[in-house]
Amino acid sequence: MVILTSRTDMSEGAATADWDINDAVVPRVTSFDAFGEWCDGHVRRVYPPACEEARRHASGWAMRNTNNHNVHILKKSCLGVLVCSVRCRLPDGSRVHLRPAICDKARKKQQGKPCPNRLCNGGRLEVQPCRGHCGYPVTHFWRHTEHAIFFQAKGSHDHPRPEAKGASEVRRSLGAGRRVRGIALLLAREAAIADKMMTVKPEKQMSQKLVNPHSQPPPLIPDSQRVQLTCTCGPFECSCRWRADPSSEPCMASTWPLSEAQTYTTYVPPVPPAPSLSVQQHYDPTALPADDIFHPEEIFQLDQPIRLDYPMEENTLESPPTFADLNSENSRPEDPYWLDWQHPTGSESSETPSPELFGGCYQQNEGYCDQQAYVQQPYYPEEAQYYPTESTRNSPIMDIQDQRFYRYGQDCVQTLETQAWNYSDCAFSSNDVTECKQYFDVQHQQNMNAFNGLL
DNA sequence: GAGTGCGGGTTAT
DNA sequence: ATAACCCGCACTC
Repeated sequence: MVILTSRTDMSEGAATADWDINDAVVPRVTSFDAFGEWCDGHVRRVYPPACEEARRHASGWAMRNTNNHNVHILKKSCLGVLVCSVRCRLPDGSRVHLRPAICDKARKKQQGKPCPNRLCNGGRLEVQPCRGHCGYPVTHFWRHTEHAIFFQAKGSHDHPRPEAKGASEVRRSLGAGRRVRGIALLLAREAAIADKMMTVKPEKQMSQKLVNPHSQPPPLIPDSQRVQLTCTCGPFECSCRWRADPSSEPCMASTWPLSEAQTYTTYVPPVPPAPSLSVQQHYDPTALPADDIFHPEEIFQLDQPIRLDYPMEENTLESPPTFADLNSENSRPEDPYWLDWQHPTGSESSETPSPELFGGCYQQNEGYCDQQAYVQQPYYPEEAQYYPTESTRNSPIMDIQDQRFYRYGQDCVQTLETQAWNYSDCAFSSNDVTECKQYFDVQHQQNMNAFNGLL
C-alpha cells in the first residue's frame, strides 16, 4: 500500500495509480475523474460521490453482478457481446454486436434468435464471451467511501463494444407501439431517439463538456443523420456515414464534427464486400417499410424456441455455423418477425460498427495477467476502436483540498456502513455541481424541445 | 419483464 | 484461500 499524498503526474486518472481496490485503506484523493462509460484495460478511477453513473455502477459494457463475497466491494464481470453466428456483415462492413441482456433468463432468450440483419443468411445470435482477463471475463470493481467512489477494471475486452445501453432503453421508452406510418415519421423518430439519447445521460455530457477529456461515444444517430430525411437506409443498412466522399453521397453529413467525420470517412473496409451484399442488390431502398415494425429488442421478446444448446465456441470468429445450423427448423423465412425484418425501418444492432473490421490484433495486456499464461485472441487494435479511446484526465473543478484515508475496518466502520453505501447521503456538494446542473437543465430543455417537435 | 444488488452455495486452481 | 460461476431472492423501474 502506497500512501498517496499528492499527485501531479497522474497518467491513468485522478489518484488512480497508487491504490488497489482491495487495499485496506484507500486514499482520499485530491481530484476526481469524470465518468468513463467505456473503460477498457487495467484502469482505476475515482469518481465523486455525486456522480450518478458511478453510483449506479454504470458501464457501456454489459456487466453483470458477480458475487465476490465482499460486501464492501461490488464486483461485476463482462458478459461479452451478442454477435451473429455467421459473422455476417452489414452494408457498411461492420458486424452485428448487440448488447447481451444482463438477466440470465433474458440472455438465454436472446441466444439462438435469428440475426436481425436482414442481409444475413441463416445467422443466429450468440454470445461471444469476454475473455479479456487472462481468459476470464473482464471484471469491474466498485467501492464506495464517504468522499469518493473507487472504480477498478481488470482486463481488456477482447470483443467489440456492445450496443450502447441506452439505445434499446430509449427506443423502448419512446415506443408508442410498433406501427410506424411512412418513412418520414420513422426518420423523425430516429432523429428524436438521437436527441433523447443526448438527454438520457445528462451528467455524462455535462462532464464531457466541462471536465471530461475522456472520449465518449458519439450519439448512435449522429446529428448529421437527423437531416437525412431522404435517406432510406434501414437498420444495419445505412451506409451513408461510411462514404469516403461526402460530396458524392447526399446522405453524408456536411455538419458532422470534424473529428467524427474523420473517424468515419477514413474507414476502408479491409475485406471484400460481404457475399450478402449481392442480396442487397435486390433490395429496393425506396420501398416503404412494412406496416408493422419490429425492433430487435422486440424480437427478443417473442416466444421462439430457444436453442439452449446452441454452441458457445471459444473462438467464434473462426467458427462458422454448420449446414444444419443454417438450415434448422427455425429458418427465418417462416418466421413472421423475420419477414418483417425484410422491410426494416428501425435502427438496431449497434450503431457502432465492430472495430474488428479494421483488422489487426486487439490490445494485449499480458502483463496484467497474474493468474496464468493466456493468449488473448487477436481481435482489433485499440486504435481501431470505433469510439476514441478514453484518455486520462483530471477534473480540476472537482478538486478538493485535503486528503484523508478511509479504512473499512476500524477507522471507517461508521463511514462505510452508515454513509459510504448510502447513495442518498453523498457528501459531495459544491458550486461546481450546481453550475453543472444548471448547464444540464439548459441543454436538457433544448433537446426536449427539439424532441417534442419531431414527434 | 428486465436490470440490479445481495448472498448462499459449488467447483476449480 | 481465492476466484469464477450458478442460483434464488428482493427491490426498482
